[in-house]
Amino acid sequence: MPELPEVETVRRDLHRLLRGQWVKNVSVNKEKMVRGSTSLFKRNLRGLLVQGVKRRGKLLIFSMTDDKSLLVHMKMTGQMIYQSKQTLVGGGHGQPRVKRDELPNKYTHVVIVFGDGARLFFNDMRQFGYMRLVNAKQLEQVVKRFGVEPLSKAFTPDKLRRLVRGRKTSLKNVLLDQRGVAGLGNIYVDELCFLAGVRPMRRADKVTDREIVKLHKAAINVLKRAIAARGTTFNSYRDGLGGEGKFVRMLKVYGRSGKLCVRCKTILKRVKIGGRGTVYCPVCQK
DNA sequence: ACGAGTACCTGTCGGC
DNA sequence: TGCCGACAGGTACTCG
Ligand SMILES: [Zn+2]
Repeated sequence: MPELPEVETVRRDLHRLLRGQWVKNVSVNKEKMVRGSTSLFKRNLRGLLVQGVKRRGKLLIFSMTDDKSLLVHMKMTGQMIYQSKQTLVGGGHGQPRVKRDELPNKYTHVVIVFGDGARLFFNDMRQFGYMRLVNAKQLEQVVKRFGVEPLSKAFTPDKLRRLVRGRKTSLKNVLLDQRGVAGLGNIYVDELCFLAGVRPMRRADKVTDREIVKLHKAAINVLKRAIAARGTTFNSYRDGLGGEGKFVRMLKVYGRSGKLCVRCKTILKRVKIGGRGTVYCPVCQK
């Protein structure tokens, strides 16, 4: 589910809402969603203050006091949803006008309660995600495995050129590899390949310098616009307040196989690359 | 070292 | 209706 724009949207929401809050209580309904000992996790997290919320690639990082960090990966269907103590959107006279989604629900695996009574729900239908509490040294070990942040100055056409050099796998596989560029996923790789006019199944080391420049520009462009739209809600993605992202309206190829190309009206094709569904325009992309 | 394939879960959708 | 297979935003592992 969440790729860089979605995780960044959640990060911004939660940073604003949780900075300065302290953890009053932690409940874990499904132990496998917490890496390591659940009892240690609860005991060590309780009492810490949230100093800020950061992100590396698709990994959410809550910077806590005591040199600890709470790592959260939402994988495909994870959600991190905040609710203040007074949560009902009221009609003003008892009954809430809008029936909001009830939390916790059957996919809520961890609930963190803060000092002011606000709650943070970690939901994950497919249970691929995880939470992990680490110290400074462990954080460094985790973070150093990620490649360049695509919205940082370090991400240049030259950097991308070096990443495809000598790679016999597909361009798509290189772009999805988090050790190279951190944060791209299936949606935005398909989208940026369309914007750049390059087929994602092309052998990475056969992509030309001109195309590299276009891919680099398209990556930055699509990620920035997706963040501005608060991400893509295709199915389960929700922002830090349970709201939906609006970028699905802007998608040119992802989820549109069999439909007409927005640029040339050709029928979009679907193939599999590295086990991932992939959509492209056979005319606009070379 | 690299690249390909599979496992981890639960749900939805389309075909018969 | 029901059953069955394919598919879903991501990694982490194994094998050759
Ligand atoms: Zn086209």
